Amino acid sequence: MARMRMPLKIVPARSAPKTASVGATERIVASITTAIVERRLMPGTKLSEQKIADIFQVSRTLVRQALNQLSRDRLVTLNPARGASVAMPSVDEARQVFQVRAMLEGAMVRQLCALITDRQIAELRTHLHDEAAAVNRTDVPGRTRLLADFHVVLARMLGNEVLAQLLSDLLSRSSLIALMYQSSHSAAHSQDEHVRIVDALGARDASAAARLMEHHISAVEQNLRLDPHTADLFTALRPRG
Amino acid sequence: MARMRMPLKIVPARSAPKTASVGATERIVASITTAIVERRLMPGTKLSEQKIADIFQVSRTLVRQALNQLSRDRLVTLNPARGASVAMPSVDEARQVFQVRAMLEGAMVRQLCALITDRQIAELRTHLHDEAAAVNRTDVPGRTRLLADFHVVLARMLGNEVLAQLLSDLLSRSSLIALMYQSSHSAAHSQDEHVRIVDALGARDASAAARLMEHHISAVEQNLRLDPHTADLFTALRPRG
DNA sequence: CGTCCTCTTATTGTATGCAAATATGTGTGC
DNA sequence: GCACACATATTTGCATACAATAAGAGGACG
Repeated sequence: MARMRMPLKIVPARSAPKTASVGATERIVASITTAIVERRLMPGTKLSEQKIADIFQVSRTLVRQALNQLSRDRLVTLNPARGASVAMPSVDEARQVFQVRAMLEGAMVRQLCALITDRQIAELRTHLHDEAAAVNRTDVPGRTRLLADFHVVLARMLGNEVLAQLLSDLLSRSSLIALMYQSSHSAAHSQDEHVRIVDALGARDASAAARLMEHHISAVEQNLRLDPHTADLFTALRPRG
Repeated sequence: MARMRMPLKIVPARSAPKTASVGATERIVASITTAIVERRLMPGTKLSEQKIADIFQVSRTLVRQALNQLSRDRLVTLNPARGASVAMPSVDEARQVFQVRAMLEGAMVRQLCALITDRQIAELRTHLHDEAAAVNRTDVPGRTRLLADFHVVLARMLGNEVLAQLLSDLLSRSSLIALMYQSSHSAAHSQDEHVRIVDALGARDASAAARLMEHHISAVEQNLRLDPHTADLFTALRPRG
């Protein structure tokens, strides 16, 4: 069957041939995650176990494992006996995610000011350069990834893997939220705010850095269409099929 | 070694007979989690799939799902092809967990000061009362749970489920860490610090509350035996079942 | 006597099969 | 023409069976 049913735009990941050996499940998780973050899978899309299994040429067992992991990341929701689908974060959840991010990342940059080295500042500026390049050439997947990575890079510079991991999860959720509630916050604007944050870090101005970071996250949140009206509209139009 | 083979002290959870229907996997996760938090499972203990499956009278499939979830909570580590065992958080990981908690919870109480109601303060005092009771009657599992719940209750009062969930995970890890690095921080001392935090919240003194909370978490961390010496000693003595 | 190799055994990783629940399609009655 | 009920088909939930990998025991050789 030619599958006229929307072919589930999940590409089996950059198949480094060795990737399969280290972890077949992880490959599936990574593929679906990037598919969601890169907006190839819309919220609410049904994720049939068998179809995914066919795509990756594995059994449903591994797909189930992957979907379970993804559900713990809140990127997919598991309806008992009714299957998995790409998560549709509620307005409340969206606000909460951004609130947590503001708390975490505000404190993070505050601490970072005391510890960051000139070398690390230089690395950040390189990252900013890459961001700007991606924004200018309107490379949507690339700029999305880089803009998110910025926050994780900061966490890594604190030498805190736990924080980095946590933030990474929150950023994936943020991507899904931004996709769901059509952010009007331009990538260029975000990138500019990143520059200012790095400037404050370079000046070792802890309170300025924290203020800028909290403002940045708040700005992204404010530019979401979190009005009940739009949210219901999305629900109404959600892909049935 | 007494107890050759150590019979895997996992009790199949308070078996509300209906619990099985809503989620067999969750019952296993909950049982193992509480077993770890209540110190019936020591770090490093091997968790054989088949044995657990026998205990819960289910197939290995469900046990694997449970172990996967637990590994994402960092309560168990999964060695590929070598099975699961109760996690042994490194010193670095321990420090990072407490650093993240300090960041999150400091910001949390700061925000909470602006929003908390008198009714909620009263609820907190009730909780403190329960804590004190558990401490006085040296109810170790109960006081451990209550002292941890205190932090989650604060998150819930912010109305932020995302934060509550995150903190809940971090607190489980903290329990495991405290168990691993023999905390010398007395429960009574912790309880006293909780009282002072609630006092600050009652006075709506945001900076005092934040300072006390950060100090509290830092105090718990400082009282861990995080010296490399002791850590190695633990490694040396780890149960070689 | 110690070390290395091989064979055995136990445990994990993956796939498949079967039962249960749900969604779908058809027909009948009103 | 619409709604409800029954039958069918698809999909999930769970268990079991098989394959692959690693640990351990035993023996042979140096």
